[in-house]
Amino acid sequence: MPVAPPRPTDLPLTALRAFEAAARLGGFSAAAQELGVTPGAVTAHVKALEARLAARLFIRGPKGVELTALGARVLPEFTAAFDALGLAVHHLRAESAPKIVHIATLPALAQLWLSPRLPGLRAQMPGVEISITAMEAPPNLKRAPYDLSLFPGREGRLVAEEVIFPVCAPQLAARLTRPEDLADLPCLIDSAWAEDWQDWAAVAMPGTAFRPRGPVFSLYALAVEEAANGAGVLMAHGSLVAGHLARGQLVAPLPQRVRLPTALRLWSARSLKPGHPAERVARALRAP
Amino acid sequence: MPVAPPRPTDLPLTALRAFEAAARLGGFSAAAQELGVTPGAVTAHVKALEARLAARLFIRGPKGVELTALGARVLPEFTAAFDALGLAVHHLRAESAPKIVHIATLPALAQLWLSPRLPGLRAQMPGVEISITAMEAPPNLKRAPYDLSLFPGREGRLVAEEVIFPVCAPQLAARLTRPEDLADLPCLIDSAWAEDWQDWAAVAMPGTAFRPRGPVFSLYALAVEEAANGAGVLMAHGSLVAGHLARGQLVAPLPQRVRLPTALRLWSARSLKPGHPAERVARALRAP
DNA sequence: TGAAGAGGCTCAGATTTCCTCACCCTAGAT
DNA sequence: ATCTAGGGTGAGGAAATCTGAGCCTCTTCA
Repeated sequence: MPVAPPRPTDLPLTALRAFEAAARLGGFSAAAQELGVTPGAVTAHVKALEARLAARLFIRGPKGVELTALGARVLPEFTAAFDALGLAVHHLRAESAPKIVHIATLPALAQLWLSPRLPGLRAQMPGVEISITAMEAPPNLKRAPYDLSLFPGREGRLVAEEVIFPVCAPQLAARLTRPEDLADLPCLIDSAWAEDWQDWAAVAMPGTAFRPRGPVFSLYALAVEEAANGAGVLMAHGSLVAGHLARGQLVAPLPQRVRLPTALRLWSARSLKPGHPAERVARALRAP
Repeated sequence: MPVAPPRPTDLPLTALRAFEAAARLGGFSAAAQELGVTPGAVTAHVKALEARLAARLFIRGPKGVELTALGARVLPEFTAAFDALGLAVHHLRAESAPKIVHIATLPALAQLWLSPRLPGLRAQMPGVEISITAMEAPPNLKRAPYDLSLFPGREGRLVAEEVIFPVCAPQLAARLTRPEDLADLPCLIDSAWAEDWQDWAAVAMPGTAFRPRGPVFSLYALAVEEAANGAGVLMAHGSLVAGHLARGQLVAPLPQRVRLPTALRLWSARSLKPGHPAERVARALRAP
């Protein structure tokens, strides 16, 4: 006659993780995004946790949530614990498959920057598999299973400056000799980098109220293709159109180039051991 | 067009916990017990983990499992991480309900030792709720949600010595004047403490090959009741029959008493802050 | 030598947990 | 006033998780 409740159910790990993410990121939506679930799921987890503890962890406000004193007191401990767990998982992965390097990056960078460099990388380090995952925002490297993260930003090891300038198909170049000509040409806009046009115009056409008009793309690589097809002028990131420029598919008729405050940067969660495949990949990417 | 796999499923926390428990305890069955699930569930978790990592974590042997080099390398990190998590949960519980003290103990101790002391405890600290959970084996206090653990053992703060001696109903006492008389009387046996008879006989009847005969009980409290009913002789733990002896429901006809190497001991996971309810309960139990 | 037991594996089926979807609500911004 | 951002709800379904019974292997012990 064993004396044991059917399941001596401790606090559910998933709910704790949801709480930690929500508390650390300051919102349920942000947590949902990090965890890859819908906000409703986070709401439910936190609610379940609070119900079980019979105590509030967040104060619900109309413009978001805020930690209660209780929540704030315990958050650091949970963050540290989940960080340790994430690190342990990282090490487990690294030890069990030391020959695979996982890289997280933007879709545009994956296609236009990383992809052309892959053959060289593969040749340089045979036996090492390079896996690339595209995502819209940099992952939390302490949690998500990536070795390297390549994104525009201000932190991390510099890989390439971000220099932007207008490009178009060669047959369109004749119609684009001065910045003012842009008003008469369709401007291809990438939805994620919509501000590029303003950033460039602010420097290249100071004093002018320039508003680009043209089709919007959610995939930068698609915009590049359309530009090469002659659909209009694209605000190009230098490092992403180098191939098209070299092959003559695109040309840059205007001399004005603008350096963005962010640059293409690479970073990794843990300090990479020299000689480790991930470290070798990082080094190779930094010095192309 | 968000670029995200349906669920960027990281390693499942539950499976990691199963691995950690199995590795730390040296077996799937032991892990299953600690986690409160069947061994099959642990098997499945570990298998899933290994499949996903494409690496073995355990070497399966006929008499159990053994960690692989990989498993052994990562175990300490996981243990530390889950310990930290368990501690964080402990603190969360303590902060959110500081007035509840959870005690884990044996069923027999709960009924026969703790229960009589509860009214006094409650009177001594009004407003503090004392919750008692009975279980067969001491819980892992770093993981399970208990503040105090009361079990026979060699570690922890001494609460009471374990002294054993035969007892019976008063009407049976006349037939029990010498240890040898035990051969002619039914000996009530508690399945969990079956060795008590041997331990006592080894000291009280040296040289004799004594084997108790009689009904076996899985619940010590039941055996005590049966002894009081005159069903036979029970090998009593002194601190558990004090009440029955005082009320005359049981008597101890033989003078031989044996002190067990284990004693009733109390311990807690974290260092208790003076003034904290759990600490006050612990102090009260130690000095009755 | 052979029975019993410990420890683990497997598979089907059941249960619980977890998540999504669609919708509502609120307050501040446009 | 409408829009947007952030959160809450409840139904329904998908997926993770657990159980249970039976099998296997090796060891122990009688």
